[in-house]
Amino acid sequence: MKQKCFKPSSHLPISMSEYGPEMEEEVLEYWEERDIFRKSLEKRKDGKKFIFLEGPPTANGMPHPGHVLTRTMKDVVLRYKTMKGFYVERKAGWDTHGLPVEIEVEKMLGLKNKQDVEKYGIEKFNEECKKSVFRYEEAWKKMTRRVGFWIDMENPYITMDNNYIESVWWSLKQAWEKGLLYRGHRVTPYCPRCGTTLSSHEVAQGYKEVEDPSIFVKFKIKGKDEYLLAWTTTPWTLISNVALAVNPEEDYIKIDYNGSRLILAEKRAKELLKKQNYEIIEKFKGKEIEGMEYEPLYTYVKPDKKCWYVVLADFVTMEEGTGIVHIAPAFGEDDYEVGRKYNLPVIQPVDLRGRFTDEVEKWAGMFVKDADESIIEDLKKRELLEGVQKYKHQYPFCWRCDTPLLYYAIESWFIGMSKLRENLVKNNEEINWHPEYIKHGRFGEFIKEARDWALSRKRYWGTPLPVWKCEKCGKEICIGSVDELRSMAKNMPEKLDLHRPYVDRIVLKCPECGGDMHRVEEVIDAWYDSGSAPFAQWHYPFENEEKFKESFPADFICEAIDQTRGWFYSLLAISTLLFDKPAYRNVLTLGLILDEKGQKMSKKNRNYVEPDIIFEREGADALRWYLISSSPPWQPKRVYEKVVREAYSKFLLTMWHIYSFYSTYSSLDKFDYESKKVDMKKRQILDIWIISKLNSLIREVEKFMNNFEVHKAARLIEDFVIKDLSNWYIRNSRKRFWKEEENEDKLAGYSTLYEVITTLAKITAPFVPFISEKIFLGMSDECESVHLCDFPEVDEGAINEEIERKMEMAREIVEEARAIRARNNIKLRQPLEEAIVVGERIDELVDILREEMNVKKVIFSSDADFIEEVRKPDYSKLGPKFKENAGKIAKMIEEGKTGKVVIDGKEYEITEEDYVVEKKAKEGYDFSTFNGTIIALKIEITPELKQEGFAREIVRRIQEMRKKMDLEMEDRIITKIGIDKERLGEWEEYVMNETRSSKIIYEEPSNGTEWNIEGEKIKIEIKKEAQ
RNA sequence: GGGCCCGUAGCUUAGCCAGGUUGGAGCGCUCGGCUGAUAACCGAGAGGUCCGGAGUUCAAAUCUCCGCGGGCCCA
Repeated sequence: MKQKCFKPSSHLPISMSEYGPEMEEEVLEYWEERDIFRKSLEKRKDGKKFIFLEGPPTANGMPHPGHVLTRTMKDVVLRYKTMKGFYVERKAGWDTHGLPVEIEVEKMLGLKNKQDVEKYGIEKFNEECKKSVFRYEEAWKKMTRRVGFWIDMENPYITMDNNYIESVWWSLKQAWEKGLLYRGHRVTPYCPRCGTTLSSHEVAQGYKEVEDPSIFVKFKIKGKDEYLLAWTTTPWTLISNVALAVNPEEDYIKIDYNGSRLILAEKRAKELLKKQNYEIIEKFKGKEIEGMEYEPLYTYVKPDKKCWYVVLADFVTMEEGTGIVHIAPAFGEDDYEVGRKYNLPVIQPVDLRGRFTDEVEKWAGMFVKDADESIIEDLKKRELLEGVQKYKHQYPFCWRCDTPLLYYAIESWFIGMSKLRENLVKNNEEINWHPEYIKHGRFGEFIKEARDWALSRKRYWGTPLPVWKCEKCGKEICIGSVDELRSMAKNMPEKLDLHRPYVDRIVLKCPECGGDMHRVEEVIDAWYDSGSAPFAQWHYPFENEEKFKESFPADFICEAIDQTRGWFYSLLAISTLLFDKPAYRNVLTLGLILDEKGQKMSKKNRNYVEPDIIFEREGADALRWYLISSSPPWQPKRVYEKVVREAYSKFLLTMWHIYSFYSTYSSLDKFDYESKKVDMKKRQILDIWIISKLNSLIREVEKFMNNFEVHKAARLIEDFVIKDLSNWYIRNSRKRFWKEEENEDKLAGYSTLYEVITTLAKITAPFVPFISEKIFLGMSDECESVHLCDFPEVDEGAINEEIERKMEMAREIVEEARAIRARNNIKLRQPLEEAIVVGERIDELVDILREEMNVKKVIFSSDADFIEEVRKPDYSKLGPKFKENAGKIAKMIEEGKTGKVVIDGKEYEITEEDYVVEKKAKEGYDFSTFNGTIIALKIEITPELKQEGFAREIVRRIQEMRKKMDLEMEDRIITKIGIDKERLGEWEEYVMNETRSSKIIYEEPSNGTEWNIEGEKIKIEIKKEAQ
């Protein structure tokens, strides 16, 4: 049976090879066996609530690296908040409706269009959709578990559940009663071949550059021989023309050109009629000709309202055309809006296959785009054409069948969001956006100009729009609950499914005339489903009123940036509509995941990184750490194996080594923290320093986490682990732990390491939950899991900024000293006589300095007689003081001038603050400076020093041999060296101690290793001494 | 086509908001050193048109404008 390492305080020596991704599986099992996630919630039950709202994914596709990112980021924040004492409920959610699901199913069933779907049968089709949305549920659950995201997937909210739908219905009825749910026309991109409208992201896939005819058309002004000159790239829409739009604020002119009188924008005339002769007869603002009537081009369809006159519209630009835009409300969104404003008729002589209807005698049955040429011919014959050009532009095509899309007015249901613009803006002000710039940028701009929400879809798999219409009197009612439905139904089924086609079969009795009411055919936009999550997940208002009230608005949501106009918007829109409040207080938006080359990942491009492969080879912690620490959460991230591997070897392995170092030595010494703990007052400065750094770390991490700057928190942690703890504290403490006897200093070191590592494990727990758990449980039995612990509190009293600063200085001194050695070709192993530090005295660190620089003594001095001084201009002072003469003054300073100087007859004064003094070399010593401190080494090597250096070379070689022979640390050896005894001199005992040699024999070994020490060949042999 | 974000060494990035001497760091590379925790570490070196151009300023990676490239959202 495989041994688990979760026996608290087992103090088993840990070997290096033990750490790896497979260990994470053990941790997962441990969590599950002991139900740690549930316990972490239970423990905080009475704490202050931190409300999280999960953005529901759809499980009809495999999870990809982007989902790993959102799950990681959510988890970091939620684990952190939990450890800070908050009660953080985590209900999962599934988004189950919508066109993408239908398309998947259509593909699977080989259905090509709506006709096919209806032939196949809505009942069967929707059954397939229902199955499809959970096709990859297992894969999602597996990924979620593996990445370590703690969320309750046993009790998720599901947007297709009857209860969920009922809540959505309730909200729609609220809108209905406020008069904000209405029926209108909407111009949408429409594929005449597939017979369906397309959603915006489908349209976006199909833009192509094409060349269309663009024509200049003359519209005769009523009762005059004058013409309005308009421009269009879609001649076929001229059949449906009802108005001409001009920009109210721009200048228009009437000109004499080629014998006819034309009206067009002044700016456009200049552009279009460059180098041509024309005479300006009159000039006026656009708004002055509002209402001017003209003769229609075509009258196939008799309009039911007044039309064919000039209207005003701000969207008319001076960038192309004539500044006069032809308006056909049936075929353009802007056109439609203008039409509504002026109450213009909608002339729609095109059928759903994109062909002209019989009314349009001349082109009846012809596909509209194919009629363009013939219409142009017709206008030419009638002398109404002023010119034809080819025009290159982006035009959308159906991504499925490559047919050019038509913009088409279709009856649709809307929510009147444009009436709520001010409330949206007001509520947005109460949201903290991360990053901040989205609030007033991308998102703020969008809601400021919020359009009415086109809610309905003429589709099958979605929440049915709960509007019933009387076939007799035409009355429409909106149903807001199942009870209400039941009370009015003539044929309520026993088993209820609120989806199509079942709900369509329910007939209501008209409250006005008693006639039969049938449901309208539409379902609603799936974005409305997910935006209803705050209340619908609790089946509010039918149940859980308390639950809803205390969890609204949410404190925190977190999704990728592409949700700006998706979920982030639908949440705010619906909460504004219903409660006039934001649905969330903080939103963290995440950047997208890109591949190694910075390209968006897609299956099509085969640049897809399988999360499973990374989990297996590098592990979830490594992936999490990379995602968290590499860049701000909202920045796009490139993910590939190499960078994750780096996080693994650089950060995680270092953490593990720290743990294993402690574990190895403390278990050898049978150190027990509770009984052998050394009081702070008796510890040495290095211990006080690392404890201080640890507390500073806690303080800073908290600061960043509160602001959702997880990357900054992570980087600080990484710096602490690698730079402070591993590379400085442990490096400088090793010798303390080598001592065989138990002394206070050693125990102080163990005490410190114990405290630092257990605290560190708590700090890292939200970020890398697996390794943190493993380390924590290996050391402490304080909690059953590190995730049940409180996040460490800052001990302000332990923070000693002076010591931190001085240690920083010591480190810099040591680094400089090593650089000095390197350029003088003196090995670090070679002891030197003295180091002189000119600067602040740091006597308390003198032992560390001596050890790290390998010098006999360190002298602090104010007297730097081994250097000379040179002046360098301080440009930051010179600029403001001398302005344009700064350059000249700088040169003077370098030449050594001070005091009063004269430039161009004007007098200036150079003072001490205008330059900095730098130091230069002198004989016998070599030195370096940093921040005004000077560090010098005496580089002369005496014979005594030489001998000591030699002894250390020997020690080093013997140690390497011991290591190669896999000797235990406490094993003793007998050493044979091929040198004279005098070579080691008084250092013999030192060599014996360091290498645990019981004796040294000075004769040429028969076999053994030959070493090259400073060019000399020396043979050494060691043997393990018999016990 | 419009809006927003990003562009710093081969790679990952700090510095940019609040302009100031010679633009830092890690990985990788070369050389040297250290090592009985280490897959690590330390020193030196090579490697930068700070995306390009213009402007503001005594002074621009940093501020402004115009481009280019990438990404997202929208048409």
